Amino acid sequence: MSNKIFISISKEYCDLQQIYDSGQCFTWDKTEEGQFCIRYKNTLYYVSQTEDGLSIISDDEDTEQKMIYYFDLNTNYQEIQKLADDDKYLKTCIEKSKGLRILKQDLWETMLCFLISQNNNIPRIKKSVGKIIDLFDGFPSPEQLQTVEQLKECGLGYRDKYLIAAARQFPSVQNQLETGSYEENRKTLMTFLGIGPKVADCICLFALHHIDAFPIDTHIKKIMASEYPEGLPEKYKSYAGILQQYMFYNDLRR
DNA sequence: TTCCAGGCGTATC
DNA sequence: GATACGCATGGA
Repeated sequence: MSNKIFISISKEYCDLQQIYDSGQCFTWDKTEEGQFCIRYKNTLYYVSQTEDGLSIISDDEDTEQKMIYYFDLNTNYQEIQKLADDDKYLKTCIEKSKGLRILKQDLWETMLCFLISQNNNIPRIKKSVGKIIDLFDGFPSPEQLQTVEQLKECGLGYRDKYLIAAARQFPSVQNQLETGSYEENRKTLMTFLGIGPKVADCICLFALHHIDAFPIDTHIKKIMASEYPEGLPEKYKSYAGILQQYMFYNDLRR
């Protein structure tokens, strides 16, 4: 661990604890000192937060650029939050989660995590992903994943076969996914065994950064029924993924 | 014991 | 296209 860098960003606009609790990343660990250990493309970044920035230690020589990208620090979330100024419900959500950001996570790693997420809960998803990382000393490459037997100890239940099938299919569509539009990528992802509309949208949002993707899970379904029975307002559509995350976080915290 | 979790595949109509 | 049902697992 050689490199130590500092990125200046107010905690108000990038809150690691909020992101940690937001259900978009399942591989962060938190140390007793409150430091976050972040795994991105199988490299570890130890991140400490102060009121005015992030101190990051890693052996990656390109830590600063990678973390600016990963945390999407060139996007102005305050501007997007203003969209909700006349929306009492969403405004209340945002007040409690201003520091959330949509991470730009690794595509393959994110696919594995969200294949596991279906009909599952966040602590159990984290546990299963952690077991995979222990077993393979990091996320396995598609080539390393061959049989369901390899995953038996990871507590995946019936989802183990989805990961194996994905490992076989992924290399043939990786390029296409990294350059495609939201609509194209959503369709492509849904050809994978175990990926339906919701998981496809999570991958589109949390890895491919299609911020108009709007994953509808049990929480969001409930929120839509009670807060937006007429559907999501049109002005939200281009940023639906980000706004969805404020609602989801707020519902989780209750 | 039953219910639930960042749902999806399959069968059936 | 819509709806009903089963599904591994573990915590509440």
